[in-house]
Amino acid sequence: MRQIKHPPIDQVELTDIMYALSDPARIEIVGRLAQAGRQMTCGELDLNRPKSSMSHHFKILRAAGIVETVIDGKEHLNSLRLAEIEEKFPGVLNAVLKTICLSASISNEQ
Amino acid sequence: MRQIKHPPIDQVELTDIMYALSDPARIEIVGRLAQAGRQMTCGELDLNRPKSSMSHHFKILRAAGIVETVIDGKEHLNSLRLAEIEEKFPGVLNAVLKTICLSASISNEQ
DNA sequence: TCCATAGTTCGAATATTTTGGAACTATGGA
DNA sequence: TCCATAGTTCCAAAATATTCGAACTATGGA
Repeated sequence: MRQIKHPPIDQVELTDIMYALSDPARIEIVGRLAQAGRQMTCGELDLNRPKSSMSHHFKILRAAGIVETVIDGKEHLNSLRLAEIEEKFPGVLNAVLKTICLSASISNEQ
Repeated sequence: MRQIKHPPIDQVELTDIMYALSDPARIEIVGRLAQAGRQMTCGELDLNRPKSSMSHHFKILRAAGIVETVIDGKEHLNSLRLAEIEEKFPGVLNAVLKTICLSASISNEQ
């Protein structure tokens, strides 16, 4: 496993995104990433659940095109695919982020 | 059964909304209501599925605070709770509606 | 009053998700 | 080379969701 695969944004469906964001654990991961505004490891984003459960949630966030993970040594660095999602589904993720963390600093606000 | 009960908007969670919109059938119902811009009966919103299946989807949309249903004679008139959702989760539903039906005419656009 | 219409509720079958332990992979450091 | 760390994958159990037929409720019209 060299790098983790992510779906091209154009094959992500809106329902995938809605589904990924319908779970409190996943919403929290996304909120924390947005608030941090930087890459974070899975460890930093830990929610007191077993690693296999966390891994499952990251997998769904990746499949929904929301989170991008790059391998760096023995850590996995996660970030939000903000720009791509904004282009394909304008306003959707931004509005969600505003709701879950008012302090989220997203570049392209209206 | 006199009138159908709906949750007050302040006890609707964002995850409820995301969940409700993670199903293609439900997204379609919402999109059609938005596009029509008027109340529609369940019959009009039929998606070629058994009535009990449709009823299930309407129930979830109501529980998520997205759809409001009032009984009128033997019909149930459905509409979107646009203003309430916009107030509680600004931009979220509007952005989704823009994605699923570009022609949706929502009042408070940015 | 009887019937058709419009939907809901119930219940069971099926399908999908979630959870978490255990085993695995990859990396970096001692 | 050996070990600890960071995650993933695999698997099975438990929980949730979906589907849809059948029975039910309410209304309005004949």
